[in-house]
Amino acid sequence: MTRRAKNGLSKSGNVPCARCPLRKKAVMRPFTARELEFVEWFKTAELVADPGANILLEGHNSPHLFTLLEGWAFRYKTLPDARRQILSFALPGDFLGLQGPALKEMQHSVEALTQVKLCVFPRERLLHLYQKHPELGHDIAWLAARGEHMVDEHLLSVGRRTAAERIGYLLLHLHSRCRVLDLCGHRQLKLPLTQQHVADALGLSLVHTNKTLRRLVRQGLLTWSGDTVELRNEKALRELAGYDETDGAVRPLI
Amino acid sequence: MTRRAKNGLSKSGNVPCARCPLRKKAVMRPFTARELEFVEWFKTAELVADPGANILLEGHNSPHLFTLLEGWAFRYKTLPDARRQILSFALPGDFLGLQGPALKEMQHSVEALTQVKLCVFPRERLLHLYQKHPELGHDIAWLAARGEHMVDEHLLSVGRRTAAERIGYLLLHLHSRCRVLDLCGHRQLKLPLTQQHVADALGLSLVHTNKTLRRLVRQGLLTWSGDTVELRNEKALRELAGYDETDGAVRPLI
DNA sequence: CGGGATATTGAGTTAGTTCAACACAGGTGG
DNA sequence: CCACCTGTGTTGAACTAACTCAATATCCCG
Repeated sequence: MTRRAKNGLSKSGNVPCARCPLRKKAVMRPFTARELEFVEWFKTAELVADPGANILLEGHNSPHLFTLLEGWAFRYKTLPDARRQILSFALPGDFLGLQGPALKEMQHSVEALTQVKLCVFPRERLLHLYQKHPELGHDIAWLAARGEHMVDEHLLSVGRRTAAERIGYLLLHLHSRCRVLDLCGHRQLKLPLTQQHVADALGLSLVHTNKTLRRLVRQGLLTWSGDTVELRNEKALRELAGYDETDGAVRPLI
Repeated sequence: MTRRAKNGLSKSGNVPCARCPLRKKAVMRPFTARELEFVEWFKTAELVADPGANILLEGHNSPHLFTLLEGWAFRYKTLPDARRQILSFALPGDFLGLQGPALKEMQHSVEALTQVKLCVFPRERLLHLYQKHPELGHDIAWLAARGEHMVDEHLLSVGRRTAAERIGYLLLHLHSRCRVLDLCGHRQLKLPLTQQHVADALGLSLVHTNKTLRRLVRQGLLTWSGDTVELRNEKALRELAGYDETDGAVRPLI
């Protein structure tokens, strides 16, 4: 039933939206039966991608929108000489590809960090969504606004925080988002990131990221072994990063 | 008819949307008569703010959404110790305050750079908009996606471009946006910005911004006297900045 | 004329960079 | 089973882009 292609993408049978594992999460807005039925129709496929696979590619034109159902991904842009900036991380419940319709082609790429499962929505049914389900239209605007808010906060980090503050902020941010999705413990967090990803997200070099990280560990603020991070002194981290706690919240669209 | 309060904000009589000066611009999507009538109702007031006035304030709760009708403004965030990051500049046609509904309170502030005229929309009529005018709902999502795209591009600058590249990019970006609005000449541009604004937008110090700017002038790429910038070698600037030209486009909502 | 905001420039410091070497793990093929 | 490779992490050393501090110039405004 499931094919796997060399590009790391494959299609598999649909999970019915009524039994969508994401909808059970406390953070999600409840759907009416009518909305549920619509979304069932709106979703035309499911896509599974391996780590490293490109879900969307800058400069290309995708006829699809996605909701990330399982796994981690990240949005990024590159400069002509291959400098890379990670714009944001996508977690379950995040909507991908919305910027596409605005401008003719995608203005950023999206790559899977883990194996990833996505709900696929054809872009041309979007107008139908707006027409028949205004509340869902509102949800889309909500998701877009939330996306911009996360990038805003990230830009504040990269523009005005020091390396240590940036790392602190990023970890608190990801921890908070995972928490509301029940994807991690109280102080523990499994991150499918290399230090290169962290560096590219924070606008730092790999070496300096490593050294700063080691320093934070030496100071007892956190541990990071393998793919597991433990926030050993969350209070101090918050203070360091000037962290406000407004992340986390998710809403539809599944 | 027009009152001016000490906070720099004042209300004045409405300009009818049918005669909205912005709607004439080539970049705007045409409205149907029915949409026009709705927007007339959606818009409940007009607001004039002086340079330096706060249109929206981080941590506060505004019951209003705005469209910038005339003038310049900027969105920004600050850290507890007053470091400031400018997130984006708002030009006529830009929508402000959308992030508000998503999270309880505003996550960033907006300040007027010049005297500014705004259309005021009550937030609670937004649902009505989605319900009765799906196309306008789509426009709002479009504007939100465009907003995120601009911040994405800005984040790439601050994270991965050098100081000179950042300045080049910012000027090309603003020039391009002003061009489509007929607010500047082919190579000339009136910027109501101090170098402090530029520094805060680009994540640089004031001194370094000045020195880099001087260097670009010395190299003949541009001039900047008073509030007027001239791009003397646009090609070289584009090359320097790795500039792609995807800005500019505006759409409603007026 | 004086005061506040802005711009400019020099001098010294530092946070972050690049280069380079090495350690370690997992995976593959002989 | 070992030899080897590739991706990742760690650390030291040298360098530099960008920073802070400080002084001066300029302009506008009351």
